[in-house]
Amino acid sequence: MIAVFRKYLEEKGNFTETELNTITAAVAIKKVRKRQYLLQEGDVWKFNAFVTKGCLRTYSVDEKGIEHVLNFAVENWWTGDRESLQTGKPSEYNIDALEDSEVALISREKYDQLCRDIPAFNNMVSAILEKSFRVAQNRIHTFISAGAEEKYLSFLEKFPHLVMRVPQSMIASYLGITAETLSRIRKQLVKK
Amino acid sequence: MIAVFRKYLEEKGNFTETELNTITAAVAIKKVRKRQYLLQEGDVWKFNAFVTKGCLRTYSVDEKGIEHVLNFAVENWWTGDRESLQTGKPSEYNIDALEDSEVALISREKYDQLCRDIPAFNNMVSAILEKSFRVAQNRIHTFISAGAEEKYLSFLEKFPHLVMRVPQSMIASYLGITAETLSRIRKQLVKK
DNA sequence: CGATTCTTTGAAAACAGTCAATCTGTGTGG
DNA sequence: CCACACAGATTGACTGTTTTCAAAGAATCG
Repeated sequence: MIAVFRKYLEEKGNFTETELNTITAAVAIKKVRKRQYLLQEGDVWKFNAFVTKGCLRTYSVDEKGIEHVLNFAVENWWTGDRESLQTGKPSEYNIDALEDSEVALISREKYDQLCRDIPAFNNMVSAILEKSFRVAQNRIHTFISAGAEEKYLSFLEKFPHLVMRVPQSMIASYLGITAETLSRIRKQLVKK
Repeated sequence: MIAVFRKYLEEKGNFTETELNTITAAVAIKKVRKRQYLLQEGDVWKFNAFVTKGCLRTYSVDEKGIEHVLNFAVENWWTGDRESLQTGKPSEYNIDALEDSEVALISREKYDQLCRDIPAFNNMVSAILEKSFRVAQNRIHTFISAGAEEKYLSFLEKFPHLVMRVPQSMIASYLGITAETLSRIRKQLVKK
């Protein structure tokens, strides 16, 4: 499955054969079975994780025991907890697999080293971060401006492939609404 | 007011005197009077803007004419529209000044050049982006997990200086609630 | 199958939004 | 210095949306 990562690199950056080898040599492939944790609340996250197979979610659990899904990650997406990685503090999030999955892990040290040694890698990383930020801003914009139905429609547009793949209740959570509300919204939408 | 920017650079990165001069030479100071636009919807944004004085907001206007505040920016913060800057598409946002303000503008070209020529600048930029992303993620987390009151309290904690500085109605908008609701929440809070 | 997980539905309650009116403080021009 | 205008904040009554809780119905997997 490292091939998936290699292909991603070839598409995203301009790497020489040697560089590609250096980068892929820096990753450790890890299998994460369905329901298994990649990260648990309280642990310190020390990697960058690239998903080569499957689907994972990042979520927190509040005082009432309710789960709040912050992110999904499928093939060719990055995941992890940047907050914990950067600050060295225990994570407030859990990451677990919604399907049998596989991730490519790069330790912080190797990642930094790659950034220093391979300019193209550094550029790629910046571009990814930039994109991630813009995606986050757009998501915030829908939170401040859109109602529940509109948020769902926007989710459908942006992530049609996720709709069939993750439980509705988690999509609801991702949108900041309850599973019941989402169910009702879908019912309304069918009528049209 | 360029001194503010220079001081920021000295604190954030490890620059030589020459580098500092190169960077500060690349910026154009622009005054923006209260109520004046720095960016208008439909225009393409072509800069990175660092606020040296005053306070600005980024907002959109929906079909009903309601304004939605995406961001505030005061001294030592960056602002602009990364989406428009990156894609070259017309911006969906307006940025205007809430007070008489001053910003340091760096064009995309000069910015890229600085990134290429001065590694320390590139590093600083990455760090800022990284931080911005984390802030955005945290904001998303409060949107999916917190009610109106909790969101306001969290705003108070994170931006106590902004509370006295920007109209309540805009804070409400930033939190994704109406001005009336915020007013009632504040009334409730006083009782405690 | 049988067990588990996920979704749907209903009714009541909590929450937030809307609209219109009033109040408050600030600044301006006469 | 006052009166007035204006923007922002507050309040009340009402409407609408979303949550909550509980139960029943699919769907999925071993």
